Amino acid sequence: MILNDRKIKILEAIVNDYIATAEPIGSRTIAKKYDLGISSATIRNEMSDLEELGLIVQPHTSSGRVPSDKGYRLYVDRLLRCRDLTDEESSFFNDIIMNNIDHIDYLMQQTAKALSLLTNYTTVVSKPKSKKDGIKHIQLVPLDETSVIAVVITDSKAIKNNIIRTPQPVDTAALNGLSDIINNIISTHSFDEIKAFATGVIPKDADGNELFFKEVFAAAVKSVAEEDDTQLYTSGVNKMLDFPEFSDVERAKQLFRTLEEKDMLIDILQGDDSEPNSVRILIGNENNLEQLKDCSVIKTNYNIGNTEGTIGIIGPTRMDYAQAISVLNGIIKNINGVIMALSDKKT
Amino acid sequence: MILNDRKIKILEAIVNDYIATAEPIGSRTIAKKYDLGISSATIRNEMSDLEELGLIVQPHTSSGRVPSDKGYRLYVDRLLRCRDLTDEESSFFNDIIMNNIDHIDYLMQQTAKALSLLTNYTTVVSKPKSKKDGIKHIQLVPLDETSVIAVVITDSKAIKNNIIRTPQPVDTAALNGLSDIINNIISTHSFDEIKAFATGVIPKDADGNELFFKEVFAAAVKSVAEEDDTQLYTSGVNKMLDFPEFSDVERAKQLFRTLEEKDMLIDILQGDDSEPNSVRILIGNENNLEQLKDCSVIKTNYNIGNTEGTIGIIGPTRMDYAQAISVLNGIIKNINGVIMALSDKKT
DNA sequence: TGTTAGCACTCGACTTAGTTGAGTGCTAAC
DNA sequence: GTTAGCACTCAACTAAGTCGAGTGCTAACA
Repeated sequence: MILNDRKIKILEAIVNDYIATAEPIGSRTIAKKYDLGISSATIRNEMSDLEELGLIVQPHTSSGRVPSDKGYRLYVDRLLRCRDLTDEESSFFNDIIMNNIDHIDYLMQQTAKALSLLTNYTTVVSKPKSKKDGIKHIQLVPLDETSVIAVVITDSKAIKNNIIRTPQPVDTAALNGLSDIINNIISTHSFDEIKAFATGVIPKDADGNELFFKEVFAAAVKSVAEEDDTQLYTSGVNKMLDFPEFSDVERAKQLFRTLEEKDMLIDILQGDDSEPNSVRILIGNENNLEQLKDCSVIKTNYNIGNTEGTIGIIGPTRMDYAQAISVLNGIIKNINGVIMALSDKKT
Repeated sequence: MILNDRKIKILEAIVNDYIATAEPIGSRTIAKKYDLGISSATIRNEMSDLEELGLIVQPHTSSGRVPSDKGYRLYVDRLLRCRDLTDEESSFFNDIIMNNIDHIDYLMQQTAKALSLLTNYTTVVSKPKSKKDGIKHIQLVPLDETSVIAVVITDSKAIKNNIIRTPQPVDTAALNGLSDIINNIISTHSFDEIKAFATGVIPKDADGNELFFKEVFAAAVKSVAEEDDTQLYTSGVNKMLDFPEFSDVERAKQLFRTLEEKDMLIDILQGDDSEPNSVRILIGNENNLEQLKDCSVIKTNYNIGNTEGTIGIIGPTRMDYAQAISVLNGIIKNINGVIMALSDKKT
């Protein structure tokens, strides 16, 4: 059976209408609403063909048609018309970017939040597992009489603060000296050796310095380990309740539980890295997760400054793909644009 | 009308049963389930009195009775039997405390999470507005060729990292020198003066140092401002979906929207600070928030190390007060106990 | 051969009336 | 003061009936 132009027009009508109304679409609705110049009976015949092709389904006999995953896929691949960001959207994001340009992690969280506000879908940001991180630099900073802060900078340029109790008060100058010694040790020893310093039993000398060093190294090792764990932030999860497909509390509960399972979401976001910097779309069952079979995921990688990761939009399969993709594409371009401009200015 | 012992026993039965089942309780149920030695007809008479006293209500004629806010209040004030934490609960929390003792903010978030897991209610932690914070210390730490980190410690001992771009690479020794100069300026100038440095137009000198300082001060001022904003974390919001009172999606949506309004929650948590370190309970309308009239809040202040704030449990008015209060009380004692033990060891 | 009007049929959604049962309040007797 | 008994109430459920949006099929038409 040939998928002629008319069939595609009808499919498009069905998808558009269903995205807008969440109600199955009947032949008469299409005949009236879209001026295709054919009667409802003809549309009926065409719809029957579209169903045979697996592009639409009937929830039950004598109901209208609803797009199938395959139908959405065709729609997304061939019919989607993306738009550019509006000026308001652009400046909305630019403000966020400019205000957070030096806090990349926070910037991504804010971006996710804004993306959720603009699209009315749930968003997720993940930072990938950086398999082999190490300690780059440690700086001790005085906090109060009984504690100092060990600022640990990892090779991946993550910054972690660790509060460490000291046996006796230490002044800034002394801390700077200690920092130098520690950094010297770091640059001349492997990460595994430092790990051993941190966990091994080191006899502490008269004024307790060894023990103190040990705690610093332990904090540093812990910071690296923390950084190695992928982190995931979600935003706008509650938006899901606005969709009639989740007006049943049981379904909503199940969805929320799934969205809490960070490992699963990370798998979905980070799997399938075929084309690094393009927007990828998983429709319904394509994400291979039973619990999210009624959801679609639109995702893209970002790579900004020291941080890389994935940002994704999650909505019902009946989501406004054009809108979501446009906004996601737009903001990634915006962010990159601002970053480029800044680094141009600098050189 | 006298609230005799028998009436109170019946009220207690109603509250306990309603907490367990969420179904209105009839006189016959009480007669059968609780061995009060009186018939259902007598219980009916007593219930009629309890209703007149405003302690219980009938959702509709010919249905069983349900406790009113006033009924819960009496139950909480006079009938509640709290328990100590079980060994598992204690060690569960102790692990969390020991692992996060040096990250107080994170400790509170983790505690809230654990509290939510153990009680099956939503929890909230807030850090109060510290009206007058200032800059205590700034340390510059090298990050990479184009940026340094300004670690800002506020008077309230919050630690903030700010990435600052530098015109040219600066090494650690130079940064230590700069840090000293900056800290010298901080200790000899008021916060308002520093604010002026940060925002005012300072002509930058030949090698650009002034501008660089300006950015450091700006970051410091921003850090203080951030710290001044109360922060609020919620945990286990989804647990609310488990209660039949929110099985209607509209209600759930409204509740979730309210729980997103951080300002409102902060008001509820931080208002009414009559008795600083005790557990306080707001039942139903007592929280003065229409949207939370079917919810109760159990809250207490914490004051640990450098951080103080409020931690609260939110559930339906029909919540297991004994359980929630016991756990909340228990963990606050636990935390304080560990902190005490640690500071004892130190001195 | 493709298109269309017409018609019988399907089936979820809604309405209505009837039934059930848990619960009440009242009364009269113990 | 307590209780058995009884009439009454009302939400929740069930079954039957109606409605309407939608289909598939057929026969006629261009």
